[in-house]
Amino acid sequence: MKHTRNFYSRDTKDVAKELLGMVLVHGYFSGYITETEAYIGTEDKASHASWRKKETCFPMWGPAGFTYVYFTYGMHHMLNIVTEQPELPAAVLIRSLEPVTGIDTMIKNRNTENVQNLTTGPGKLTQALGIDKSHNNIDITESDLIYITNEGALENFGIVTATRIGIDYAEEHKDKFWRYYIKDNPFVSRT
DNA sequence: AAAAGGATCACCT
DNA sequence: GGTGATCCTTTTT
Repeated sequence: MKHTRNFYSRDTKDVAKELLGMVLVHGYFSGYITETEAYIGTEDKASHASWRKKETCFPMWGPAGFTYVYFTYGMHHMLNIVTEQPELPAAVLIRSLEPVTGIDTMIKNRNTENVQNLTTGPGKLTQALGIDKSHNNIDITESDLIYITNEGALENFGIVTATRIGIDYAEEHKDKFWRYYIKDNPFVSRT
């Protein structure tokens, strides 16, 4: 079943870890979540909430269980799930998936037949699943278009804790071990 | 090693 | 209203 808002309204690192192995669904696309990162509060200089204007990253300041999709590097969308209470802006970045359904269309969207190259990176998976800014601020506890479920989820896997990627500017927060991925799963962006 | 390319922001005029 | 710098990346050299 889909997670309730209570599931997402908790400590971001716990949510990030527990989302591993869960099934992300978008239309007829679905995949196991294999890699996540936590972004927590205005003190975390890697988080948009610390340096972007509130109205630009407003979903992070709202209730948990909503998407926050943004665009960067002139070509990539990133998919985040908002966590914690509204007063605390925080989110989990979905970094990698293991494709389950809709693989034929993912191959078209990504223009590669290498299944291990379809969704193993935050920009790759949004391209493969056709996620863009129109998917910003959607309530995934209510939506039937995009949601996360534990039905058919992976079980009995190890979790590796690591530092986050691509945030060298984040000063004292750049070495936080806030990235999580499934041990021995080949569908992760980096090990 | 670096280009690709759009959105955003701080700062200027 | 314009400029320059930056970015939670990917791809190709």
